[in-house]
Amino acid sequence: MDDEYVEAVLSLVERIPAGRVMAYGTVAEVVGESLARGGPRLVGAVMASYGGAVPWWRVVTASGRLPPGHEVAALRELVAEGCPLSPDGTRVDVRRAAWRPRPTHDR
DNA sequence: ACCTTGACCTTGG
DNA sequence: CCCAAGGCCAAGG
Repeated sequence: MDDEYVEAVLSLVERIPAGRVMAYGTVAEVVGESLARGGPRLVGAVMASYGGAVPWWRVVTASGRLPPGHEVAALRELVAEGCPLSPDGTRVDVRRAAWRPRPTHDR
């Protein structure tokens, strides 16, 4: 696991505003624009090992499902932030909550 | 070096 | 809407 990649992922996750979310795949996509792309699974691996220090609950699956094994804790945080949820309240309404960083217009 | 695993994604049934 | 199958890429045994 490359430290640089880990840092890129974590710093990006930190930028996700409260009440909004990003899918693993989207994170992989954005990070991949500047670094070697790993794919959604690698992002998941990073979050599993190093995600504790950042708002990990704002990263969900593409279908709005919460991280396996952490649904309860994640849901608590998301509700507290007023994140849009699906009718049954067990998943995130990705269509409304999806967030993307503004394009970096450097140089 | 080979095989299995994983906080994934998309498609088809 | 849920489930299974394939594709994906790196880490760990």
